[in-house]
Amino acid sequence: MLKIGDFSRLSHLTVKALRFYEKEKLLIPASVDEWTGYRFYETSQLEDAARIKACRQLDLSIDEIRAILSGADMMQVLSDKAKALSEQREKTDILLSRIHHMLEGKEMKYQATEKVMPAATVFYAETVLENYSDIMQWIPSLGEECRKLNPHLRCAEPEYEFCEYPDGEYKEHDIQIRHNQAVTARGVENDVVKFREIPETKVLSIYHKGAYDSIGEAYAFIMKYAEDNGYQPAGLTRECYIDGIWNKESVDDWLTEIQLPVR
Amino acid sequence: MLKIGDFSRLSHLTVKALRFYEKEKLLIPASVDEWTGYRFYETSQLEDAARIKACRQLDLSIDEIRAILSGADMMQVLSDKAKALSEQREKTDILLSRIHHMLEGKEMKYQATEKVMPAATVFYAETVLENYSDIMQWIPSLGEECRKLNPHLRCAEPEYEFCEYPDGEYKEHDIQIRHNQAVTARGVENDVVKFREIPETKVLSIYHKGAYDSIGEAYAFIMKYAEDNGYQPAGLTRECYIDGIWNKESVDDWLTEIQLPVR
DNA sequence: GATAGAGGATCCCCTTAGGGGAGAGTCAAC
DNA sequence: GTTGACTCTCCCCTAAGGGGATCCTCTATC
Repeated sequence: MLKIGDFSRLSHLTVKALRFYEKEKLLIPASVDEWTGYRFYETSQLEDAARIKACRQLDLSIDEIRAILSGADMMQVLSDKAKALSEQREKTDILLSRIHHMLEGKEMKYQATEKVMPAATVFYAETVLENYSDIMQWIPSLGEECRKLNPHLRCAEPEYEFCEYPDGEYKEHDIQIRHNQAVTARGVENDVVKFREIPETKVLSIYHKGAYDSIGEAYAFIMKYAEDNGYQPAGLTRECYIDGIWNKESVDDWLTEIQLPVR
Repeated sequence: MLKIGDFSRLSHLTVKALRFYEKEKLLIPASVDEWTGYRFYETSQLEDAARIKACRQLDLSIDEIRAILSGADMMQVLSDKAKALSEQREKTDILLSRIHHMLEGKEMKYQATEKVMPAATVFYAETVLENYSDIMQWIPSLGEECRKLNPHLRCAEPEYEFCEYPDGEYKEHDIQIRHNQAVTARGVENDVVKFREIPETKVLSIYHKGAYDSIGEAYAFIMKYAEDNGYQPAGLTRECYIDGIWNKESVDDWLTEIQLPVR
């Protein structure tokens, strides 16, 4: 009959752990003094202690160990655990690749995040603009057009409004542009404003601060980031204008989100 | 000015997380209504939110993110994180290798654990025995011999007593055996009983239950286990007799610990 | 027999990054 | 005025024990 301290030294488990295992009904002392509450263990319990310790060293949880001791299929538990560990290893590898990407990139100007944009119904319009600065005249006109056609149509909450550049190539002039805005339902179309559904989309997102003329850096960054981290581009990049000339005096305060759909 | 729910939808952070980040002083709302307690955010804070979210997706802790936002060297933080992740990956790999070893081994009869035995002073004696069953006559005689030489010498607490087989090969007869027992100090020697110091030793430990004639399986297991998991044997295997003929009637209750020193 | 020190007991708080829910107050629309 | 959607604060929960406070028990020594 060993007191808890002796059993602790022999089993190489801390006293705290032994008391915890009793509470969890993993390893019950052979006897407990009714008056003093002292726990007493038998040497034969060292075997159980070793089994528990071995399981903990395999990083099995208390619940898993309890299941095993209750006769669950150890092989099953272990192969489940192996699967979980493999998944964890993959995640760690992905994180490492991202961090190394950032460490090599040197510039922390942009930070990519992954998010999922919900499916939506949008009204959209396309045109070809002489140059970028015409965008902010064009977009408000679309809203009016749409409201004229569909007076009762509402924008979706939260607002989601973005531009795409179907050209695929960068141009300084004659820019083909498509503007999209999420709404609550389809409505009447005409030859300017049409409707379509966009599906739920996983995107890489970065925020670009400042004037639009340096937005190319942001594109460069996000494309390289995607490539380095094993993302497959899956659609046209979306630009969301958050702060701009309409609400910020200083060009340095303009804020644009760039979303790259990925798989 | 966005209410917390709107900001949550735009930033893709939960309301709970936003409140938590305020408590942690990571992301303070641009203003808080003095009377209602409502938090109000500005669109420009989406950028901060995205930065925080990006950091969390790199699995950086709140403390690390706060350090970065306070101007700490992001590169340093990231390379520390990369180091930690690499270490974690190694640990995961080790666990996976152990689990696969167990899954392939099929038999769960033995469970290896790693532990560290403290340094100790031992008295020891060697002899050659006709066969294994003579051990239990021989060992008690050593204790008497030692007490005769050193009446005041005490055994170390916890008791640590083990046998080694310096032969290195398995024999059925003419077994060379060395018995060691940890004591509190050196004492007088004679030609039977001598003293020496043993250093702190990392060992792999398994428990063998039952008669000694099947102990070979335990040895086989522990050696294969060590080999499969990249341990280097670093000394003679130690046998600790925990339960045996002296206190257990049934041979099935005998319990022996086998310790393999490893690097 | 008294006492000191070691070791045992229980109980409470702490760790991460928020999640879940209760109860109460606020805001906008109908 | 009411209803329903939001929002607030406050409390408890996670896994596996660690750290510490306070009180009790055992053993050795004087």
